[in-house]
Amino acid sequence: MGSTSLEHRVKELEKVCRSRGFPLTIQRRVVFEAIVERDDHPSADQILEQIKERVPDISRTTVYRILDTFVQLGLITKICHPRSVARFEPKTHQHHHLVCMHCEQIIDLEENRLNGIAFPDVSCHDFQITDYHIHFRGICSGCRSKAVGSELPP
Amino acid sequence: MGSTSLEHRVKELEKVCRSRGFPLTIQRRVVFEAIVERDDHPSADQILEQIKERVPDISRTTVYRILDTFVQLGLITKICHPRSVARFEPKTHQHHHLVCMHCEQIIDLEENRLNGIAFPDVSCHDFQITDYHIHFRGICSGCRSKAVGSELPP
DNA sequence: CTGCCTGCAAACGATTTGCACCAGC
DNA sequence: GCTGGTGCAAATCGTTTGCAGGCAG
Repeated sequence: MGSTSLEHRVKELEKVCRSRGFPLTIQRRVVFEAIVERDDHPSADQILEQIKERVPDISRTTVYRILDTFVQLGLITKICHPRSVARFEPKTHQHHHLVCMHCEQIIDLEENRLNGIAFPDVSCHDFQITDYHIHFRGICSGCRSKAVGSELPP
Repeated sequence: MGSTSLEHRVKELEKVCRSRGFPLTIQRRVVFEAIVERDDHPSADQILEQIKERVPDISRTTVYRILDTFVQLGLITKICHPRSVARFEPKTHQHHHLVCMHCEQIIDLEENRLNGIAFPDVSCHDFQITDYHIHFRGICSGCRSKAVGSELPP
């Protein structure tokens, strides 16, 4: 892993922007590199903090706008769950998540066995399923070790 | 279904409140009945609209606070996903969701086959899984029929 | 050149908070 | 009666929008 993957993803950004007629600005490139570089699920503000060193004049608005554009382009995914702000992740292939119910941390889970589940029969809803994603809820190691046992009903 | 189930759920509310020392106020009872009565996934404001007829003086703040309390008590679940406000559902047993990527509609999916998936081995993350929930993304019948085909990258 | 993109500041909408009053137990 | 709940209004916070100037193609 490392720069090879990063370069590859940046090439993808260039290709997608060009083919869709989206100008490839400095800001878009920097935001993209920032999110691809990390392996967690940063919020818009975390991305902003991360790139401020490189592009001090970038505005928070621009980061929000760019992330939104990337989601529309299918380059990144937006994740949202209760008690936390929107977060983004660079992965677009199928994978799943472990979500800590205490600290809201999200951990990626890559397990092929989980990718082969047959779509349920939803003909009665006339709904067309495209893909799926499993949310495993639980408690992460950090929160478990400092758990006091005064929350979380069964 | 019907009033029997409703009464049963209200009994559950009474029991839980009593056992945890939470006063059972009129407002809590009305909000709870409102959410149990419907079979969709209302937002806080939709609940407010629904109960304003019965309790005209109830404040929006109270509805938010009560819904939050119910979530903590494990009586309801909070659902959140990109591009929409927080929504709540009265079901607490395991089930899954069909989520329309266009209109953000959420449809419940009850299929036992999906409830027996073995938890993945997450020992390397030292994460303790409690339960899981599958998100099937796709397009609902309404949005599909009026689809124009200018969105949604592959 | 020309149009989309960016930065700024202000608007926005959902949710939260401080405080005085009121209701369950 | 005491404790926590409620209603109101104002604050907060993430996010979006309007507009003037700037840069990629």
